[in-house]
Amino acid sequence: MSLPFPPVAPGSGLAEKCPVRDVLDRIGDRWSLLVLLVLAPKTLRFTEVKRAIGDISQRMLSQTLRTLEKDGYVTRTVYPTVPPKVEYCLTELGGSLLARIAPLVEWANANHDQVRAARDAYVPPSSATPL
Amino acid sequence: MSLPFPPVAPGSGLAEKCPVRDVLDRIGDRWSLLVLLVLAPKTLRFTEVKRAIGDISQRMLSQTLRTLEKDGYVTRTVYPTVPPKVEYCLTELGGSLLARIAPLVEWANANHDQVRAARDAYVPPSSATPL
DNA sequence: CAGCATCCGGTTGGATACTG
DNA sequence: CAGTATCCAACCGGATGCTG
Repeated sequence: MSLPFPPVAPGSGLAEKCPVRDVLDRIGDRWSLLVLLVLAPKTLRFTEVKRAIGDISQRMLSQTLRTLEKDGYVTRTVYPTVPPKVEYCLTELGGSLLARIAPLVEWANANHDQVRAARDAYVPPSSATPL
Repeated sequence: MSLPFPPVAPGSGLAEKCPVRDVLDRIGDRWSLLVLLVLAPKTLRFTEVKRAIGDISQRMLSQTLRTLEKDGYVTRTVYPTVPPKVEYCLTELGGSLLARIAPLVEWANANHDQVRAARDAYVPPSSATPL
């Protein structure tokens, strides 16, 4: 087994201030990554993002976009027209984050079958070897 | 703005069968990534993993390791000794996944400050410009 | 040592209804 | 169109106590 990794901070309680955790806690929710992905090709309006994802509720999209904006991953531009028009666009920060996630996405696409196979093949420990 | 990304699957309802989501749903929880990280350098016993992380409960560690094992990211080896001894080790699949996460970890470490700064500088929309 | 079972509070996120 | 507010169910995860 290779160990493609620098040592994690030694000692105890590394979860709290760990930057990866802080980033992943946001990106790792149900929708953030997906929103970043659909925004990657081009700037989109609220409804366009919603349509692109399909099964996200208005509430969660709004909330997710707000958080992404807050963390500096997307910009929110309001045009004072009627009806209102709001555009969301990846920032450089968001783009650079997404670039690091790209390999992960490719990996997931390539290895998803293997993971699913592992899940299917899995037998829980101590089945008590019944009959 | 650059767009360092292939287009996401068009149409609707892409969340369900999206491999990235399926992978991230596991890795994105509170502990999975951390466990993978501490296992990266070397095989560890249950208690060693627990100590390495510090503030994970026995319940969550057990549960997390089980899921990681089920997905094929770690192996679980039981030595029929007394007291019992169980070792956890990254599989190749887990190692390759971790390799794709490495850039993300580095990014997080490098840009954490910027994200935090963005959060602090953020002002919610329509503050109603009070006084 | 390495867990599992139970309880139980906080958070996540969906459905719905309403607003500028 | 682009949200906000409210309600509510499901799930996550911590604390504790008990086993082989």
